[in-house]
Amino acid sequence: MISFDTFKPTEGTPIYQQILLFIKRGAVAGTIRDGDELPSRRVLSALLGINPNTVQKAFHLLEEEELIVSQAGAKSVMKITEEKIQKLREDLLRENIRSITGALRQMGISREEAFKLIDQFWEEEETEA
Amino acid sequence: MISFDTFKPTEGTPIYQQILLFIKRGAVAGTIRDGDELPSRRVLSALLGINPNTVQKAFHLLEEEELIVSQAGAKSVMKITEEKIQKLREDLLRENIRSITGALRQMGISREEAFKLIDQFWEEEETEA
DNA sequence: TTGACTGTATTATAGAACTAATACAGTTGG
DNA sequence: CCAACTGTATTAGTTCTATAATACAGTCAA
Repeated sequence: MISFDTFKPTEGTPIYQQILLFIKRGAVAGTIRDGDELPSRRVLSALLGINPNTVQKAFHLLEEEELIVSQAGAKSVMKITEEKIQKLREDLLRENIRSITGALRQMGISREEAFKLIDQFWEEEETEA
Repeated sequence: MISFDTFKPTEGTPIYQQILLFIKRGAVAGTIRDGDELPSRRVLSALLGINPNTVQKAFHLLEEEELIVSQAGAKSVMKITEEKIQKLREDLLRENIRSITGALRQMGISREEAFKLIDQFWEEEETEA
């Protein structure tokens, strides 16, 4: 059963999109594997304190992207191949790194300074965990 | 007069927020300076192909953050001190770098690999420009 | 088998983002 | 001066996000 213990929804981004990202990033990291069961719509919505329809929207999109399979009456299950994971990895990395490099460039930050800042934040977060 | 030639609105984020970011990043980069005139609401909305009310919303927020001053009948003008710029710089950097390090960590990307990827994308974008 | 849990669907409501049309009052340049 | 441009305000309608309350049919374990 996939755990949502580390899922902390943020303001500003639709919750259903954050659920999508959580699953995709977990698949890329290897913490979510093919065949893993997802919590039911109702259970997860209660756990996160959100509406079941919001979870359903996220799961429906995962189904459309063929990352999970659902069957009326039974729990949804992850269905990911190594090929899909590699594609996810490339898509997510490109999207994320494009946005950060673009933002830093618009602020006139040099590559060297960017590395220094990232290094600093990386350590801060490591000490938090 | 502040130029919006390099402003390319993206899908997924509210346009008025993107206008806010464009101005703030320009101030941090030094390409937008104290006293600079902004295009009028109507002119900018026509230029960007969006609704005047969307521009008005962005400018109104800039006014609330005391980064511009507006006066009925006259063009809005940037009003930024070195102190405000430093604060903007810290806020924007913290926000951006936090999000990227969090995303990479959730994907199981190591700091070394992150640096390699950023280096790669940085060069790609430089060759584009 | 059967009752509790599943996925799925429908309808209604509310707020935010964005567009649209209009109006009014203040400024500024020719 | 005054016409054209400015900021500001109001009202209305659409789409998206999220909530809420149900309803129905399929599954699965006791």
